[in-house]
Amino acid sequence: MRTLIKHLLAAKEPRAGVLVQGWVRTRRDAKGFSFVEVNDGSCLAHVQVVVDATIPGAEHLAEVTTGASVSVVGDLVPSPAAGQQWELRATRLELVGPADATYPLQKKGHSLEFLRTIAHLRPRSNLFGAVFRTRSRLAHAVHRFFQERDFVYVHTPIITTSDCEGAGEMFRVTTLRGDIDRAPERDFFGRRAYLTVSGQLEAEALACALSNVYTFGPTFRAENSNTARHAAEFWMIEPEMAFCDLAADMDLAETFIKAMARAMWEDCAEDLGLFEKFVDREVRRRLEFVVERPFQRVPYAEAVEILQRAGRSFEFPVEPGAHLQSEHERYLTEEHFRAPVTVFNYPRAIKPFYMRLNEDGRTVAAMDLLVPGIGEVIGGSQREERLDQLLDNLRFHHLEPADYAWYVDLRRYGTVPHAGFGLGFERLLMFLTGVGNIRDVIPFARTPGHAEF
RNA sequence: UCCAGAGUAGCUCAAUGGUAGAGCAGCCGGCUGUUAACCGGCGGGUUACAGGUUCGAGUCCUGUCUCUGGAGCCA
Repeated sequence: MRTLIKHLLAAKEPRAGVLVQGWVRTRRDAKGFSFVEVNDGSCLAHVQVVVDATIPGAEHLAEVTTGASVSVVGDLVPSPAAGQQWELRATRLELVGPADATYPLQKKGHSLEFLRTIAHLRPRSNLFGAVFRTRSRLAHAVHRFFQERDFVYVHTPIITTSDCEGAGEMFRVTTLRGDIDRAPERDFFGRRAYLTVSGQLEAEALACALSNVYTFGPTFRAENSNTARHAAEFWMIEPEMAFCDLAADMDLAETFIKAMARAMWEDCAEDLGLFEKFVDREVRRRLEFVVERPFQRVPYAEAVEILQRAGRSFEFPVEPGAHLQSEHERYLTEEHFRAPVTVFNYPRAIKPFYMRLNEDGRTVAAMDLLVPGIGEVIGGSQREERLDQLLDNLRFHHLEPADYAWYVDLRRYGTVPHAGFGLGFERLLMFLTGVGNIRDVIPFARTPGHAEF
């Protein structure tokens, strides 16, 4: 039976007759035998396989090159040389699949740009193996966080017919041919359909029945955004809580970020070492910062005053009532507070219709959680639960109430105060690993002009 | 979409307007319980594409394409 290398290297004592299967990273030949480094993706480390030229299968050693797949039976023994605790003394070698000289991954380092052009092979590099293992473990940590707190994992639709969620350009889904706008009633769903840009509205419906829920699934934006932080297809995490106000929402967001930083620390220790060494020397310090520093909270109006008093010129001037620019957000968290900051109570006009109007009639119960190095990682709000006020909000934003009939219904029948937030899983990964480009935390990224894999 | 920068060997990069080079990878040989092994040799190019200036263009100009960084939109 196959033993994964992560388990093999954690062995406390020698083991005879183990089976290792994986991909060759490099081979070094010596007189009468060879060293073959094998990696199976179970961990960052390779196992050094010592292949004597006389064992069965050794006649194929010339083809055991970087990239080839092999199956090795051997004995795990202490390594007599420095560099590794254990090595596998092979008794039988099988070349499963050769990789000829055209195999594009070399032993030396490659640029991230080049690796993106071979997205199907880059998981075999140290960096991308580490990124995708981390992605898996953090996805698990997300579920663990909410499940431990009795949140119900809900699956909101990927295909939606509501084209007015206000979260960005949408991808059209259709089975029509030719002019798809001529007779949308003849389309598959009897109307225009799109890929979802957010599961929030549906999550609110489920929260108003199951109390605390969360979504964690794919989301799509057809924006022509060409930046290191945007993808057309990404995964979003959206908790929604009934009988909950903005303060409790902010509490949860801060607890969540701290928990994710701790999960990175505890569950991804080996890969974190690689990120720290080759990707971002500050990444470990940033995790400490998030886990240990108390989070700050500041109302939007006060944040604007802080920025105006900052005594420095921003590329974009600070305008009361306008969106905070990324440089403003980063100043607040990195320089002024030197801590993660939650900004709340934003002007009504710059936030969506579903956010709850505050008593002042000018601001809404919205919050953004800002962290150093990234800026906003979480955006959330208390939702408008008052029927009349929600209808007023729709009018205020020039939206048609009829388009939101079922959503408005939630306020008509047993409405409750409720709140939630959303965050992009990939942005979280970028923050926790230090990887600077969203295209490098997604195995096969979709960005404008790119879906070739 | 806007602004800036960059496209040279399979990869990473050099090359005052004057004969396109190195390291790595590959191939051949050597050495060695090796550690992104090491040593010697060999092959490897329509300098992104199209036009222009010039005696002469990888280098200067124009256009196109692609990529990267920043911005906007946002998560």
